[in-house]
Amino acid sequence: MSKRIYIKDLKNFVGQEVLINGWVDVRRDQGKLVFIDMRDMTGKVQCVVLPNHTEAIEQAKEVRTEWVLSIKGLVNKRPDKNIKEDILNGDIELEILDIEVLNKSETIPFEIDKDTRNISEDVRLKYRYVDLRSDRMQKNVRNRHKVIKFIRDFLDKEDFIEIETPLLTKSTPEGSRDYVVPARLYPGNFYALPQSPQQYKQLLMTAGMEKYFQIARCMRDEDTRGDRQPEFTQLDLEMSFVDKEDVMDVNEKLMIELVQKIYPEKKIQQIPFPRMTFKEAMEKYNSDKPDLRENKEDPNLLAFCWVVDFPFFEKTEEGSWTFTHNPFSKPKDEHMEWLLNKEKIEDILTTQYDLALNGFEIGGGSIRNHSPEALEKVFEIMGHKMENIKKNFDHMLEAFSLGTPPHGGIAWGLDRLMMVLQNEPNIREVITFAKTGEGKDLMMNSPAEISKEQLDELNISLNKK
RNA sequence: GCGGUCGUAGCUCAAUUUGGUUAGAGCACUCCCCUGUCACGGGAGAGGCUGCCGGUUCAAGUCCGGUCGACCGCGCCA
Repeated sequence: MSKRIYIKDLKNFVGQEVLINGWVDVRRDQGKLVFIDMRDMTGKVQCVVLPNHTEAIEQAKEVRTEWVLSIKGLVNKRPDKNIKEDILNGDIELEILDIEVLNKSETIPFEIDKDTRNISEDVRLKYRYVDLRSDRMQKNVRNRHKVIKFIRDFLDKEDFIEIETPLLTKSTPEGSRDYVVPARLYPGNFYALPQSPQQYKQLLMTAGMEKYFQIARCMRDEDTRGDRQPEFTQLDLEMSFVDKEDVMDVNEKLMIELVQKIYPEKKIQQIPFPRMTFKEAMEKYNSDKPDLRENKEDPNLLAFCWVVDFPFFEKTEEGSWTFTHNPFSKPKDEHMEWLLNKEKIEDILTTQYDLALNGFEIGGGSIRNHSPEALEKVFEIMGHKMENIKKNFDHMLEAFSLGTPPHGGIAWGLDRLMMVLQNEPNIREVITFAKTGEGKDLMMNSPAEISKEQLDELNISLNKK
């Protein structure tokens, strides 16, 4: 097989015989003349069989939409009257000499040349591999790669290193509901999948890594929304020896450069990003993630906004205290005294900073509470008895007593960011294999029952429904 | 867990206010015609358990109850 040429590069091969591989996008059979629009990951091109190639005509009449072909052909300049200015390869076409069918395709379950967002989503999710062939979904996936690549390169230059943290970890009582995994070797015991790498990344600061990041998958067993999935991706980062301004600065710079580099058509409404307190945001916009866009119809307008000075604690329905954002956050310096004395609890503000974009919360972080005494107070206020603190957070308190530097960080919701950048109405459009609102994968048919043998091996017996 | 919207051909939809002949259309699909199309065009054809179960009625896609599923939102989501 000779070397395959990408469709986007065909313009460099005018007058030459080449080989292209791809899918049949559209076929137009005109009897003596057959046109086949071919598509690969780089673009599309019109291929034509001329009447004098009798064998190729027969082959071309056989092929159908979405068949996978390898075509040998001659790259020709189009006659002037047939030039299409506005499309890729509108000035050339491939004269087909020979077609090899690499794979046939049954009629696809829905057409991908129109906006597939108009197709029932359960059908799209069942045949996701077909849906992903559409131009729009290809762009969403490929731009997501570009964004992640940019983030990795940017943070690498800023001396961050990417570190993986465990997926099989431990359930903690606070926070979201955990997905759990039975531990075969320890009947009755379970791992939990991480809701975020929060504790690990803080312990990496104890470990002297100083600047960490991770494109981290997180799992939360809660009901979904248009901007929430059971598993999602965070850009998680943490830095040592920093204050709030340091973390916000590097993230703001990253976000601005990312938009300018990868989305040059987009305009950031205000630089530096405006900041407001939680109190202001609630009073003026009745939201802790205000949409500050001056023109909400403009698809290329990005209005970032930092929200700061959140209350540390709030009352639960039962009347006890719980944290609003993150139990590991440090209170503002001037409120540390209140925390240590457990007084004026409702007035304690945290170092928490959230980043809002066009009305979505796309990031949140804080300076952490690296003093074991102060962290103990947080748990005491929330009513954890000393034994429970010891049991669940002993490793954190111990680490903080063994030389943990002051540190802070942030986590971005990467899916939400991509949703906004790609002008998509929900998060599923930027997640390749998304789940339904009921947490099902319609393509894989998960979740699913497991065999009696598997259950036995895990020492699990099921209650009757 | 709760509320709302929806479910008719492979896909997108129609079948009206008020239950009434054989459930229609566009796209896709199959076959035929077509030498410059590019969402080609023209002709013919096939394709339906109206999500599922039950009820009301002489008669149900249509009304009622239940159920399943998708989406949106609330609760929930450090």
